[in-house]
Amino acid sequence: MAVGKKTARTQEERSAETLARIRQATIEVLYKKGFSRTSTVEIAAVAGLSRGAMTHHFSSKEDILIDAIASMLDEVNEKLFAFAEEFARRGGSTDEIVDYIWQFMSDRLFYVTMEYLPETRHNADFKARLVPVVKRFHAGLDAIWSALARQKGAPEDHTRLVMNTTMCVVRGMIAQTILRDDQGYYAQMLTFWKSEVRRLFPSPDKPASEPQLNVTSANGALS
Amino acid sequence: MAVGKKTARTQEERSAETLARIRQATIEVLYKKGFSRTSTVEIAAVAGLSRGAMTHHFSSKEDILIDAIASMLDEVNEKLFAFAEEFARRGGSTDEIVDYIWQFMSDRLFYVTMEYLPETRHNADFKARLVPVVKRFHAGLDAIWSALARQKGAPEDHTRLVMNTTMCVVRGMIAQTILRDDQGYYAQMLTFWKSEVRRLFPSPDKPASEPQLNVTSANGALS
DNA sequence: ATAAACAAACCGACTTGACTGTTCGTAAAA
DNA sequence: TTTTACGAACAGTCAAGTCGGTTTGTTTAT
Repeated sequence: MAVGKKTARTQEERSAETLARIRQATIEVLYKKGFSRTSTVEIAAVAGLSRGAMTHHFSSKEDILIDAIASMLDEVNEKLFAFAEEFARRGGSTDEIVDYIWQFMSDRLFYVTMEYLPETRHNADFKARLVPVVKRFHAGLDAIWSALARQKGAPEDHTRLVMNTTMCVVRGMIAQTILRDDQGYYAQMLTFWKSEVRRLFPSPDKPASEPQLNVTSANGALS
Repeated sequence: MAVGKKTARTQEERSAETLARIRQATIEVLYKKGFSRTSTVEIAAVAGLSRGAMTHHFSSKEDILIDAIASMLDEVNEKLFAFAEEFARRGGSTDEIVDYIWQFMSDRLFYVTMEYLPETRHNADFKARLVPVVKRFHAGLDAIWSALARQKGAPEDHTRLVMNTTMCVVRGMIAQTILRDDQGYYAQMLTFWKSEVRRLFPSPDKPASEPQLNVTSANGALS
């Protein structure tokens, strides 16, 4: 029976691996099948274990979802912190930030968010357990905004305002992608928004009082 | 000529009234209970009739939803057209438009949208039947954008871009209201955005300090 | 060191409840 | 009467939670 079996894992390892598989499977099912179609049966199938095993680790479906979502957001959070740090050290452009936001939001995050977001409107317990998680996520975002503010020498509150608006623009765009399939539409809007952000964060060496400079740099900007 | 109340209605009247009640109840349940909690049992209860009666008018739950959503969007559409016309005649401000968008989007529309939007990602038939409805809705929006463009003497494509971005900002903000309860946050963002739009539509008599960007030519090569 | 005792991880079946679609039957209008 | 609007009960499905049992890893006594 020990043929091809994995080397003996410790209970803790076994548990951690299984939990990770469940979390990953949950997000995957949530993304691919949607909230109402996310069943514990399917999560178990994707995770490659029995439903009974899941009940050992989680006492309810809601527990599984909360855990998976928290895990997902924390994971993104770590990447955000890493990006912020590297961005500040390197001295990146605002265009880059907008692109980065669009990228990680489009890559599942906001689609998954749109799956569980409505649930929080109708499930007070679910919402209460999610709010602290989301607050941690916002803290991660603020880290980037602060890094940007320091680098550009812009006031923090102004930076936060502009960047939070950027987040909203991206959220709205991604929501629209579901029923409006028009690549050019989003590309154009993203370009427009990047030029707006650029203008709102004028480079110290290149004052933005000259609008032509902005337009020119918009065309020739690195991307 | 049945002018009376419940007495002596014609079949067509009876049917139309019932359909209207079902539509209204569907949107209400969708808004208050959420997509996954929207059952035909509850819709029937709210509409004040039996489930069997609904099956006479609709052959499936999906039919009910599609019909109700289409009805809701068409209703908003009519109001949008009316607003656009009155706005053009009167000569309103861009601030007013932003406020109006925020208002009708916050007032149920986008919350309801967020309920059924994920479903369209996982139900091809549902999506196919919804796309034309949404396109009509977009046409209604374009009517306002055109009215604004004419009034401000701005290019139509530029106007559409800015206003569609406005829609995205508002969508993103409303999505965020679900998990972030911070009235000041949204008020500030809305104020900021209004100032942005104001700047992007300089009054002809009082030119803005910065000419508008030629955004449409800046993104011609995008995918 | 090894085997028994224990605990954790895992599995499969059962129970309950809710929901959709269907199939009748009844009342109102044409 | 015929058609249309409406109602009540039924049947099939499916998902969540529960529970007894099995396997795997850990501890302890000898």
